[in-house]
Amino acid sequence: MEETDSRSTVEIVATAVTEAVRTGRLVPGQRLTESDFTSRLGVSRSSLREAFRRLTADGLLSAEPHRGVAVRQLSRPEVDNLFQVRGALEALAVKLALPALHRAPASLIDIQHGLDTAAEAGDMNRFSELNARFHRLFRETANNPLLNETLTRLSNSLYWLQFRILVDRQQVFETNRQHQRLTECVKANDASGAEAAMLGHIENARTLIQSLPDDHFAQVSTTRSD
Amino acid sequence: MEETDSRSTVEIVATAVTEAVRTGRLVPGQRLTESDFTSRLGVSRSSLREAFRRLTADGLLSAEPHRGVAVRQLSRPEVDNLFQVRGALEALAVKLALPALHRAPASLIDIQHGLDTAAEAGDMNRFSELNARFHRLFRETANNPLLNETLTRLSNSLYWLQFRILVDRQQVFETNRQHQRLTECVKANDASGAEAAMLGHIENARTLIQSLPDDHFAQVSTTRSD
DNA sequence: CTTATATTATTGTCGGACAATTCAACGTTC
DNA sequence: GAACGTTGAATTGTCCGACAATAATATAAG
Repeated sequence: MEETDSRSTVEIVATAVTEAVRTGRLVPGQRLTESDFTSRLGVSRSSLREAFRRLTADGLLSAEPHRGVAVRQLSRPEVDNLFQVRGALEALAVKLALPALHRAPASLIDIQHGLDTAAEAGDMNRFSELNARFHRLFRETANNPLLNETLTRLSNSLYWLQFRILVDRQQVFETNRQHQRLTECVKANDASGAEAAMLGHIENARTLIQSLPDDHFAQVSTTRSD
Repeated sequence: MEETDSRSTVEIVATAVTEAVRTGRLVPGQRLTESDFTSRLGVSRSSLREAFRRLTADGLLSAEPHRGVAVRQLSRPEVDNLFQVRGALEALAVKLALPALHRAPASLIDIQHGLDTAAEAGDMNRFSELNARFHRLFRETANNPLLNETLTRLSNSLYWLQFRILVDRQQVFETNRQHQRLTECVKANDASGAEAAMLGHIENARTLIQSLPDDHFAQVSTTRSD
């Protein structure tokens, strides 16, 4: 099973667990016992624990002393907090990326076209993927590794509900309309308009997620205070 | 030397290293070899490595594969990136904290008064401490643990130059004037004004730091791309 | 003096061991 | 029978020692 020895053991474990979470084999809130994973993946506890620690730092897992790690699942207020931060940072990304994107809007227009097509066709998977690329384009073009990294971590914290949103076709159209507005602002080099459009877009997603029933969120909000 | 056994070994190591960095015993860019610290602190490599990993996640240390960890020192562009992110988040903190601070401005006014006094007296240490409390007040009142945590991490990444700024008395007055403007906006419940004041304040600090000579920054900008 | 090789130092990974803590089953007492 | 404290197993926290993999340094050859 292991043919790629180029990566370190920790990386291998990390990607394996990430994939397991991504595909839903590990459900949100599920506890991950060390002995279980060391035997299944054939790695030592040292490597496993470091992988867990990294994934915890990345926001994919959550850890509690003497109780191990679990697949991260945010409570309702935690999701709210995350979207507040994400909104501010995505708006910043738009501001920073705008000059470059205005000069060379090819990739953006490309993605926008794909989004329109996917929305028309009702291809949710493709739309979801292009939606991610849409946001990634801004935060990568912003040319700020720290910003990119921080936003990526926030996205990771939301993997567990990636499946549950955008299920409504009506919502896909609304979401895409916001994308279009943002794209137009970029073409017109309208900085404040673009920022506002992105903020509104994030705010819309926040409202959408908050409208989900309780059982999608973590119960005992383990608001880990530092 | 250590009489507090209540904390875990990792915590003890983490605070010890943090203190060493804080007091300047460990200089920016200095490499921290494991064997050195295990023998000096009398802990195992396991605990030490986990402490290092935590401090790295907190932004105090930087790590490279097969090369261990070092006291974090940012390059000039990295500092710039950090201040862009910090500006957006501190502005968000102001926005979120404003209602509560407007209702109960006692603590803010208290700190502001202390800042004025310290600035007059030219007490740099006290001013610096109160300055930190000023910012902390906003991000703690914002009632968003994630935001608070993120901003704390950013601050940690800048410990290494905590000494080198605000050495100029002129600058202290200018900085304090910005604090006063922000405090006034809070009293007047002027949200956008307060946000702008904070952004300007951060921007000012950014410019101030960027004016420092090259040897205060990391040379080979290890822009750690993930 | 430059390049290539060998040595050394340091980190990465492993396995086992025991202590500390949590959680659940059990029995006692009222 | 229910509330309570106790015992025990399961799990994590920490330690030790060892070796492999890699990077840094020193040495030798051209």
